[in-house]
Amino acid sequence: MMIKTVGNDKPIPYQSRVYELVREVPKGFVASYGMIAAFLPNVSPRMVGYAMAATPQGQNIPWQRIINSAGKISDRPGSARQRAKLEAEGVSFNKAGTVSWTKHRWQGPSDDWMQKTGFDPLEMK
DNA sequence: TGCGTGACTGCCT
DNA sequence: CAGGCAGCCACGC
Repeated sequence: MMIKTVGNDKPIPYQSRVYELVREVPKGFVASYGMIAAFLPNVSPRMVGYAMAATPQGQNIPWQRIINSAGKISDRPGSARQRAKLEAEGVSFNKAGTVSWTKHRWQGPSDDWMQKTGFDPLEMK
Protein backbone atom coordinates (compact mmCIF):
# COMPACT_ATOMS: atom_id res chain seq x y z
CA MET A 1 0.00 0.00 0.00
CA MET A 2 0.96 3.60 -0.33
CA ILE A 3 3.18 4.80 2.51
CA LYS A 4 2.16 8.18 3.82
CA THR A 5 5.11 10.54 4.17
CA VAL A 6 5.64 12.14 7.56
CA GLY A 7 6.11 15.78 8.41
CA ASN A 8 5.46 16.78 4.86
CA ASP A 9 2.50 19.08 4.44
CA LYS A 10 0.88 18.89 1.06
CA PRO A 11 1.96 21.88 -1.02
CA ILE A 12 -0.50 24.68 -1.54
CA PRO A 13 -1.44 24.79 -5.24
CA TYR A 14 0.36 27.69 -6.84
CA GLN A 15 -2.89 29.18 -8.09
CA SER A 16 -4.20 29.57 -4.55
CA ARG A 17 -1.04 31.39 -3.56
CA VAL A 18 -1.47 33.69 -6.55
CA TYR A 19 -5.06 34.48 -5.63
CA GLU A 20 -4.20 35.26 -2.02
CA LEU A 21 -1.51 37.68 -3.09
CA VAL A 22 -3.73 39.33 -5.69
CA ARG A 23 -6.16 40.06 -2.87
CA GLU A 24 -3.40 42.21 -1.36
CA VAL A 25 -3.58 44.70 -4.22
CA PRO A 26 -5.74 47.60 -3.02
CA LYS A 27 -8.45 49.42 -4.94
CA GLY A 28 -6.99 52.12 -7.17
CA PHE A 29 -3.68 50.30 -7.66
CA VAL A 30 -2.37 47.83 -10.22
CA ALA A 31 0.39 45.20 -10.27
CA SER A 32 2.07 43.35 -13.12
CA TYR A 33 2.12 39.58 -13.51
CA GLY A 34 5.84 39.73 -12.85
CA MET A 35 5.37 41.69 -9.63
CA ILE A 36 3.03 39.03 -8.30
CA ALA A 37 5.44 36.27 -9.34
CA ALA A 38 8.36 38.03 -7.66
CA PHE A 39 6.82 37.40 -4.24
CA LEU A 40 5.95 33.75 -4.88
CA PRO A 41 8.72 31.10 -4.93
CA ASN A 42 8.55 28.76 -7.91
CA VAL A 43 5.95 30.88 -9.68
CA SER A 44 6.80 32.54 -13.00
CA PRO A 45 5.04 35.54 -14.52
CA ARG A 46 3.60 33.21 -17.14
CA MET A 47 2.12 31.04 -14.42
CA VAL A 48 0.49 34.09 -12.87
CA GLY A 49 -1.13 34.64 -16.23
CA TYR A 50 -2.29 31.03 -16.28
CA ALA A 51 -3.78 31.45 -12.83
CA MET A 52 -5.56 34.65 -13.76
CA ALA A 53 -7.09 32.97 -16.78
CA ALA A 54 -8.59 30.45 -14.40
CA THR A 55 -9.70 32.90 -11.73
CA PRO A 56 -12.78 31.58 -9.93
CA GLN A 57 -15.65 34.02 -9.53
CA GLY A 58 -17.39 34.97 -6.32
CA GLN A 59 -14.23 34.83 -4.22
CA ASN A 60 -13.44 38.51 -3.99
CA ILE A 61 -10.36 38.27 -6.18
CA PRO A 62 -9.53 41.65 -7.82
CA TRP A 63 -8.29 40.06 -11.05
CA GLN A 64 -8.73 43.34 -12.93
CA ARG A 65 -5.83 44.90 -11.01
CA ILE A 66 -3.25 42.66 -12.70
CA ILE A 67 -1.85 44.06 -15.96
CA ASN A 68 1.31 43.44 -18.00
CA SER A 69 4.74 44.95 -17.38
CA ALA A 70 4.22 47.54 -20.11
CA GLY A 71 1.41 49.01 -18.01
CA LYS A 72 -1.24 47.83 -20.43
CA ILE A 73 -4.15 45.46 -20.21
CA SER A 74 -3.30 42.27 -22.07
CA ASP A 75 -5.32 42.09 -25.25
CA ARG A 76 -7.99 39.39 -25.08
CA PRO A 77 -11.76 39.05 -25.02
CA GLY A 78 -12.80 40.78 -21.79
CA SER A 79 -10.03 43.36 -21.72
CA ALA A 80 -12.53 46.17 -22.25
CA ARG A 81 -14.44 45.06 -19.17
CA GLN A 82 -11.19 44.98 -17.21
CA ARG A 83 -10.41 48.55 -18.19
CA ALA A 84 -13.92 49.67 -17.25
CA LYS A 85 -13.58 48.13 -13.81
CA LEU A 86 -10.23 49.83 -13.24
CA GLU A 87 -11.51 53.21 -14.34
CA ALA A 88 -14.42 52.78 -11.95
CA GLU A 89 -11.82 52.35 -9.20
CA GLY A 90 -10.05 55.56 -10.13
CA VAL A 91 -7.25 54.13 -12.27
CA SER A 92 -6.51 56.43 -15.21
CA PHE A 93 -5.20 55.53 -18.66
CA ASN A 94 -3.31 57.72 -21.10
CA LYS A 95 -4.07 58.05 -24.80
CA ALA A 96 -2.03 54.94 -25.57
CA GLY A 97 -4.06 52.90 -23.12
CA THR A 98 -1.25 52.74 -20.59
CA VAL A 99 -1.54 53.03 -16.81
CA SER A 100 0.90 55.33 -15.04
CA TRP A 101 3.07 53.14 -12.81
CA THR A 102 4.13 56.26 -10.98
CA LYS A 103 0.58 56.94 -9.86
CA HIS A 104 -0.90 53.49 -9.56
CA ARG A 105 1.91 51.03 -8.89
CA TRP A 106 1.14 48.57 -6.10
CA GLN A 107 3.48 49.06 -3.16
CA GLY A 108 3.84 45.36 -2.31
CA PRO A 109 2.10 42.98 0.07
CA SER A 110 1.13 43.95 3.60
CA ASP A 111 3.23 43.04 6.62
CA ASP A 112 0.37 40.79 7.61
CA TRP A 113 0.73 38.84 4.40
CA MET A 114 4.47 38.48 4.85
CA GLN A 115 4.00 37.20 8.39
CA LYS A 116 1.31 34.76 7.35
CA THR A 117 3.28 33.34 4.43
CA GLY A 118 6.68 33.54 6.04
CA PHE A 119 7.99 35.52 3.11
CA ASP A 120 11.73 36.16 3.39
CA PRO A 121 13.08 39.06 1.30
CA LEU A 122 16.59 37.65 1.63
CA GLU A 123 15.62 34.57 -0.31
CA MET A 124 14.52 36.53 -3.33
CA LYS A 125 16.75 35.81 -6.29
C1' DT B 1 -2.33 8.49 -20.53
C1' DG B 2 -0.34 12.25 -23.24
C1' DC B 3 -0.41 16.64 -25.54
C1' DG B 4 -1.81 21.30 -26.34
C1' DT B 5 -2.68 25.46 -24.49
C1' DG B 6 -3.58 29.80 -21.68
C1' DA B 7 -4.21 37.17 -18.58
C1' DC B 8 3.84 37.15 -19.35
C1' DT B 9 8.73 38.53 -18.83
C1' DG B 10 13.55 39.28 -19.31
C1' DC B 11 17.64 37.93 -21.66
C1' DC B 12 20.04 37.18 -25.93
C1' DT B 13 20.93 38.06 -30.96
C1' DC C 1 16.55 48.43 -31.05
C1' DA C 2 13.08 44.86 -32.55
C1' DG C 3 12.15 40.12 -32.52
C1' DG C 4 12.81 35.24 -30.84
C1' DC C 5 12.79 31.99 -27.08
C1' DA C 6 12.89 29.50 -22.74
C1' DG C 7 10.56 29.07 -18.48
C1' DC C 8 7.19 25.32 -16.68
C1' DC C 9 1.32 24.52 -13.67
C1' DA C 10 -3.51 22.60 -14.33
C1' DC C 11 -6.91 21.00 -16.86
C1' DG C 12 -9.66 19.20 -20.86
C1' DC C 13 -10.15 16.22 -24.85
